[in-house]
Amino acid sequence: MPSDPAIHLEEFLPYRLNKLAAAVSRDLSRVYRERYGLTIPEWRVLATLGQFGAATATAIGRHSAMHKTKVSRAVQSLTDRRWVARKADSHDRRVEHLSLTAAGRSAYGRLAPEMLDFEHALLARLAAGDRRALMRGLDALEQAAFDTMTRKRGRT
Amino acid sequence: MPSDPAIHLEEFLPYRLNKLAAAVSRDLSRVYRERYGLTIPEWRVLATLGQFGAATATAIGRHSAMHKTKVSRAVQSLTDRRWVARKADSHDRRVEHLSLTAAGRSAYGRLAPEMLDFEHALLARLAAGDRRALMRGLDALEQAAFDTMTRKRGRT
DNA sequence: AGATAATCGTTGCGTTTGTAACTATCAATC
DNA sequence: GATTGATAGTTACAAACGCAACGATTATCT
Repeated sequence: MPSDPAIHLEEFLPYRLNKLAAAVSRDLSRVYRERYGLTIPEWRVLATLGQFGAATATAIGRHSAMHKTKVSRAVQSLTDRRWVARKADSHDRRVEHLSLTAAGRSAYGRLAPEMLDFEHALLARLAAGDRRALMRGLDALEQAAFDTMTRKRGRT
Repeated sequence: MPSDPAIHLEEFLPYRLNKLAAAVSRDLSRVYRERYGLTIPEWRVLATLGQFGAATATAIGRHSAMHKTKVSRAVQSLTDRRWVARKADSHDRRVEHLSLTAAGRSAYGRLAPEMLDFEHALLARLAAGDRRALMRGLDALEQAAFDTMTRKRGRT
């Protein structure tokens, strides 16, 4: 006897997003964890640098929605691995510019296609119309969610 | 100089899902954290029991995609609070049936509408067509994701 | 200029998490 | 009906996490 007609979790948006994100992330992480021993934060740093070529730690954190200590530790372990290099900023000595080394680029070059394959395989299981609907819905939701938040508290 | 045309994270599905889920969860959790001091796992257990009236710990874990130790600890703290009661199964003494106490139902009765308000406020920021697209896309993605996974490894 | 505030990144520390091991119980097999 | 294997739930331990405080540097304000 449910206490109320209250919340039906399988239709409740936050619940659905969480479950989907967790499931997809978990399956995806198997690839880079088993093959390269990367953690999730490490993969995210690698992916961000792979896309942008170079970035500061705070920029990576802002872009990938990770806490700055998480970024700091992931960067530390990636520099230990010689996949990421630090370079000082000439104008602001607080800032460090991060970028991939040759080894880092090579690892990224091997990993990225596998990640994309995973995504494509997942999306290929949707009908074309459903896929379009998903993209349209996510675009709109991102707009709504991140707008709301910037309004409420200055930054994302 | 990006190493490759590789992955554009802002269009990469796992990345988008994670960022959205984290943002929505974080904003939502403010409500029950500030007002009742509930953690995320505690809220999830409460919500599951609120919807189903009663359930075992493993059922809660399976349904809400939480690790069983997480469930165990959340249940422990909710029983300490006298919001959740344990009852032995008559046929299988390994199993415990969990349900909300009167206090638990009352708390859930106050919280659930606020959670739904939050969801509605968020969705109200989408155009009707975008909202429909989102629902259609999520339905399809859930089907694809959870089908794939059950196929690969027996259970969700 | 000097004081105050803000920013970048790291680290100390308590909390939360998941893995693995464990207890207790039930199911299946021989 | 004893043994082996599976399942429900808890717990010990180590890893991962985030908050808060920090040192170093730059920006702002008077």
